[in-house]
Order: sequence, then C-alpha cells, then structure tokens
Amino acid sequence: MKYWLMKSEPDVFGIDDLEAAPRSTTAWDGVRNYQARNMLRDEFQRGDLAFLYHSSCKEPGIAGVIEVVRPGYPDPSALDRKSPYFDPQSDKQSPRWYSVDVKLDRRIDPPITLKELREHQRGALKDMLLLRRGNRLSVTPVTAKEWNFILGMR
DNA sequence: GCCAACGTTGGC
DNA sequence: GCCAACGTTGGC
Repeated sequence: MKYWLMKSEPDVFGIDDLEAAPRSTTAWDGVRNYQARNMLRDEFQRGDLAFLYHSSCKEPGIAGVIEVVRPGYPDPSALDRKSPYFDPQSDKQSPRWYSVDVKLDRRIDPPITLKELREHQRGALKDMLLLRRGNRLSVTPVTAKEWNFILGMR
C-alpha cells in the first residue's frame, strides 16, 4: 500500500465538496501533467491512502485523508467535449489522461497548514516533495515515515 | 534536439 | 497582483 498527497483548489473542489458527494466518493479527474498521470495510471492501487491538500487558498494545508477506491482508468473528462478538461488530442483508443476514484476517509480538523508543515522542513519532513522549492506536481508520493509523522501532528 | 517564448501553478 | 519555478510548444 502506498501513500500520496493530492492537491485541489477548495474553490473548485475541496473537502466539503467531497463530503457532500454521493458516498463521499468522487472521480479525481482533470490531471493534465504527465508525471502525475503516470502515477495515477501505473502506481495507484485500491486501498492506497492520500492526504487531500488545499492549494491556492487562504490557508493552504492538509484537510483530510482520502482512500483510493478505484485505481487508474482513462479520464472520461478528457473525452468529454463539454468538460473544461476536454483534450482534443486524447482519444478513446489510446487515452492520454487517467483518473482514480477517491473516497473521504476522514477530515483533519483543523487542517494541518502548510505553515505547520514547514516548521519541520529541516527535520522530519526535509525530503517531503510538497515542501520542495518550485514543486508544482498535483500528485506526489508520501513516504510512510512522513505520513505517520504528519498524522501525529494532530 | 535545442532553446526561447509562453502558459500555468501556487505561495505570498 | 506579483513573481519564481517549471512544463510545454514550436521554430529552426
């Protein structure tokens, strides 16, 4: 089993939206970066856990734990002409983009802020990808050590 | 295959 | 709104 961190803008889709979704489950679609795509397609497994991270908002931080309930499958939004994530270059035969389905496991209240995480940037979280300068990947792996340490912060 | 221009991300 | 960092595009 692996651990991940998945970014989302709460103004677009946040933990409240996930909780309100049917069975608190949603398709994690719209990822349009090859590195992230490869992880969704090749590495995500049912039962993996991920932090839901709120980005581009007032208090960026980890707002909850989510579980992968369906591993990588072709992202339907890439083929949906009406979707904002539609990609005319993708096609059904050789899908370019992938999604996974995730379910809310539990909220982290209050969220563990980026500020708090940064307090450990020289210590337990010194290798955490999220905290790396210039990191823009919306899906990143988290080590078991980092995972447990961060959960211990609440 | 190089690399400049451009677009996007995301914290501040 | 600014801007650093980085990915992508496209001309050559």
